[in-house]
Amino acid sequence: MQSRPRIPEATVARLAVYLRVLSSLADGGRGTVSSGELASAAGVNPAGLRKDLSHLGPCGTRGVGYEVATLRDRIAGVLGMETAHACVLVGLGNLGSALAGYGGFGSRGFEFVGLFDASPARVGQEVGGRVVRPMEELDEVVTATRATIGVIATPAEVAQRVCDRLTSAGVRSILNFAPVALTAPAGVDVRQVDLSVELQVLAFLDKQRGPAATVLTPAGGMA
Amino acid sequence: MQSRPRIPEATVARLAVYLRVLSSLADGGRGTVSSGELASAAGVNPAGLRKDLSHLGPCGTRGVGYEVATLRDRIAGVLGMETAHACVLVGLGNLGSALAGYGGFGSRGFEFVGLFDASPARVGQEVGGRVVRPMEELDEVVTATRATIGVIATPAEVAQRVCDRLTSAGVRSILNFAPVALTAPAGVDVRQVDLSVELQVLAFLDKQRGPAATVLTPAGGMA
DNA sequence: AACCGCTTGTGAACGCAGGAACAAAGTCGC
DNA sequence: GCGACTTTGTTCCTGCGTTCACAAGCGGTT
Repeated sequence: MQSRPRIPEATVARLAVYLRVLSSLADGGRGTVSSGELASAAGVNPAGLRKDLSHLGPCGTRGVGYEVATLRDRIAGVLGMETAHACVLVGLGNLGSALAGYGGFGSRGFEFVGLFDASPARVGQEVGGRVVRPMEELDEVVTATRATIGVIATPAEVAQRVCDRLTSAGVRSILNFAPVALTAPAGVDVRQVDLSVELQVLAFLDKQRGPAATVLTPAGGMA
Repeated sequence: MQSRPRIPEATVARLAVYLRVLSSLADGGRGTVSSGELASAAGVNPAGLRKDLSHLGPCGTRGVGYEVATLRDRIAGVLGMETAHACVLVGLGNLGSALAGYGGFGSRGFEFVGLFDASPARVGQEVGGRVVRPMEELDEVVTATRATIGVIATPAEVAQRVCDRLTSAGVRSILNFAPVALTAPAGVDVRQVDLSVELQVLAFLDKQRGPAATVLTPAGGMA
């Protein structure tokens, strides 16, 4: 078996990107794609794409390419997208509200089955078609809905406490937007998304590339 | 010279995390920290932290640790945080509005000097203390403010066009939240943040770890 | 003044990801 | 039916990131 041993995490992340491109192509009525075209649309190297796809067994036809619909379904299966994933979201400030209303989740099989906030002012409000609940109901909802994914969009100060409550309620995967490193028990996966870190990396690269950024186009011959 | 040759991108990302922890420690009145404690707070390996710090020259005292304030300032200098960075944000839907109102940027030297949206309904509205402008003014604002960073929070369909406009206006670093791979001219750095990809990686890890996730709590002690 | 413990900084080995080149295989044209 | 072209799948190799382990240096103590 080639598909079970282990798929590198970097490959999994790219598979999600390929899946999006393939879905788009399938909606456009496209029948087959070559690795070159698919790689171009995904922004990766063609050889790397083929290597990624090789992790899930041969799924292309030599001399022709990949069947769009078949490959899409195959990747979807590997990523576990055939079954919907129940998620709970904690913290409905600006970012949390944006996440609750983001359409990109629902269309990919992720459904927010519970929105929670500690602030009484937010509890009861409707965000993204769902009512915000108080933190007291978190454990109950997680247990009842079998939610396996928790999203933390709270201030940094309370993120660890929220993480503890989520894990003790049975959540096994956490996506954390709060700017703190979370400690979770073994068996729980935590992924960190830090927006300001991304900006700081950009600022560093900009500083390193050219200190004379403002003088970059002295005699601009730009069209 | 040790600081100029090159600092790995992964290290830069972690430096930003260290910086946050150090700022927090400094606010708490802490004088010195050991690599072990700092690594623990940042969620990384102590040896890796020391190696990261070694890229900016010796900055600790053996037998004692690192001087919090000194190290903080040093990292801030390397990351280019002594000077404020002007950013423009395009797309003020749910996510864009959240970004505009996110306090984590301003406190780290990133200022949104322009918010832009193509929708007339959003133009003129105030988000995060700033007025949303029409796309026509993008080039003018970028030129006038010398903005070097552009943030794209638009739908995927128009992201590439927005990217083209930003780069032609002089933006050299782009943070893209739209789920598409952007093509930018050489010399322009593009960083991709894809929220649904993060969720899909979590879902995959969850599926791989334990297929019996729903049967994990056979005798549920529901509250 | 010398010793001891603690912590940094560095050197080396391991593992992994990325890229390029090559062989296998299937299809289209003749 | 046969040959050539196209494209996949694989293999090798190079480079990077990460980790472990050790030597060097500083403070506190006796």
